[in-house]
Amino acid sequence: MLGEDFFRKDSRELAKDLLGVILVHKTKDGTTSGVIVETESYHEDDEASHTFGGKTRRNRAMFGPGGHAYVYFTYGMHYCFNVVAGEAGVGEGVLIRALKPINGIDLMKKRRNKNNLKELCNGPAKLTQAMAITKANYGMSLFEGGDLYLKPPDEKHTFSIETGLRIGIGKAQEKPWRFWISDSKYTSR
DNA sequence: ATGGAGATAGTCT
DNA sequence: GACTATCTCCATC
Repeated sequence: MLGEDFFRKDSRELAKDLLGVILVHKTKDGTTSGVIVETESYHEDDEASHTFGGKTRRNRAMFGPGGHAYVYFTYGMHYCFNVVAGEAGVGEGVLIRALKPINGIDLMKKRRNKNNLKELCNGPAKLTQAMAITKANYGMSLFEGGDLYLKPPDEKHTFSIETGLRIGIGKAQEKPWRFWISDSKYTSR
C-alpha cells in the first residue's frame, strides 16, 4: 500500500504520479481493483475547482491532509472520486477519471450492467459505480489499512504520459491539467 | 461516429 | 432558484 508521504505533494505532480497506480476497494460483495489511466488535478487557484471559493461543508475533505478520499455527488445521480493532495489547510486534489479493470471484473459488470471491458471504468462516475465508491467513503484515509487504498504497480512497466485540456467543466477549461497514459484503451475519450 | 436532451438531487448565492 | 469536475439513450449522419 502507498504510504502517507506519497500524497504530500502538489496536486499536479500527484496527478502524474498516480498514473499506473492500482486502486483497490474491498466490499462485502467482493474486491475490485484497477490501474489508474487518467487523472485531473484541481487546486485552490483554479477557477474550476470546488475549493476555489474557500472551504465549505461539501469540500472540507480537500482541505485536509493528503491521502484521503474526497467523494462528491453531482448531477443528481453520480459520484466522483478524488485523492486529496498536499498539506492540511490547502484545498487541492486529483480527480480519478478512468481505470483499467484488473480484479473483480464480474462484479464490475454486474454493478454497471455492462459487459464490454472498456465500458466499465472509462469515466469518473463510471468507475465509482463499478467499484461501489459512494459518500460512505467520504474523508476516508487511503493509507491506514482501510478497505479503500492505493498500491504501486505489480511490475515496473513503462509508459508515456500525455497532458491535455480538461473535460466536462464550464470554467478554466483551457488549463492543461488532465493527464493520461498515452497508449491506454481505457481512458474516457 | 457524433450530438443533443433528459434524468435528478445536493449545494451554494 | 440556478448550477453542476456526468452518463445514457436515441436521433441523425
